[in-house]
Amino acid sequence: MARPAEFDRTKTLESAMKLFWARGYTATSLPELLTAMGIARSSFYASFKTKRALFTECLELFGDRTLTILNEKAAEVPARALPRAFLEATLLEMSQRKANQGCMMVNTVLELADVDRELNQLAIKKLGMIENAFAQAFERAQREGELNTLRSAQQLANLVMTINLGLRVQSRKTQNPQQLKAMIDNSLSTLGLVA
Amino acid sequence: MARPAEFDRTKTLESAMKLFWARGYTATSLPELLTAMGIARSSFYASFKTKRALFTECLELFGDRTLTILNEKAAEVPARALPRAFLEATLLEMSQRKANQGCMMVNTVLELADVDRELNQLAIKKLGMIENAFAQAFERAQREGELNTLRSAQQLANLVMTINLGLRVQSRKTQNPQQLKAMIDNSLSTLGLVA
DNA sequence: GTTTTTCTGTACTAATTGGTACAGAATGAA
DNA sequence: TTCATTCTGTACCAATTAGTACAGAAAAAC
Repeated sequence: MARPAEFDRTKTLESAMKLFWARGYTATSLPELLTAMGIARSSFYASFKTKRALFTECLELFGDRTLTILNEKAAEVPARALPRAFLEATLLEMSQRKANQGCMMVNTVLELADVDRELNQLAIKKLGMIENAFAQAFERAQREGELNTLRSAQQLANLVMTINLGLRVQSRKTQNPQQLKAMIDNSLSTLGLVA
Repeated sequence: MARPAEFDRTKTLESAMKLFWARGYTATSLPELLTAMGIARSSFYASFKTKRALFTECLELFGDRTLTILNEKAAEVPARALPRAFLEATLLEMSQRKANQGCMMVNTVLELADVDRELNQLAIKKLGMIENAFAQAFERAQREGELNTLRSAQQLANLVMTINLGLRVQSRKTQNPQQLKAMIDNSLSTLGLVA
């Protein structure tokens, strides 16, 4: 009968994600969200239950998107080149503004660790999925003899994650893309010695 | 004439720092602070101007204390052993509760980067002082021939910081101490190849 | 044009936010 | 005891918080 046209839910979710990503959960107010999403208060509560529920949706979206990038790169390059491919894709091949926002999961872990256990656990789970994807890529490469076995695939993946996490923090305090590039090279050349 | 006895300002500041460290700036409310500090509202505003001013004091305190630990270790051990000494002192030789709170400067950078530029800059400055202390130790060791010069002292210090920052995030993702110890070893053995 | 649904906009709520004002108790030196 | 001072406790403020209620405009299928 009438008006099935909901507003573009995906697009508004995307806008919300960008804002949460930049400002975190607590510091983002509802009026700010509504302005960014371009919808009315009532529509918001009709479509996204609560602010907290919206945040989990955004976190899921961000995590899945990150994982997609990683999987795409894993299909394109050999495992030994995966860390660099991933870091450059997410830290350099992006608007500087986005790169400076770091990783939403990392931001969330540090903001909510002692504030909201459930949201924190979700962020940790998503980070775990990234680490697992690295581990799987390394494991296969080791089985196929394309990667040395000085370290287990799991250890290697954990090491890559530590560097990755460190660079996310660096990216949040450094405005300069060249410096960031230098830091990536600096870390990866070290990693190259064991991988 | 009368009652010079102020409450122990240092002790209340310490309590406030612990709370901010665990829960961040925005999520810590004034009533929470007052309870933790054990003082009345009026005393609070008389002694510490505003919540924001208190936070900067806490951040300064935390930064200075961290720098002190680093300098003490730098006087005790050779430069090549400094990263391990620092990481173990701040991540392992502590109550697990404290270790899980990560580093207050790092937490602040991620929480306030796009929220409060001034507080963010203070945290960045304090992190810079840590990095400088590492760089100075490495520089002297290189001059005295106790450290190879494959990388500049500055590069080395930056690399140590990236790993340090990464481990702070790891420590905030509820980990048992053994896992954390393994991660430290994992990162440092890699670093050992270039330092 | 009628009907059915989705949206907007405004007006609320109750609770909480950081910050101020002030009366009076506690304190200790003169 | 007197008196200056530092506390505590309570009452307040205006602004903001997340969330609810509802009237009515917009839109599309019939």
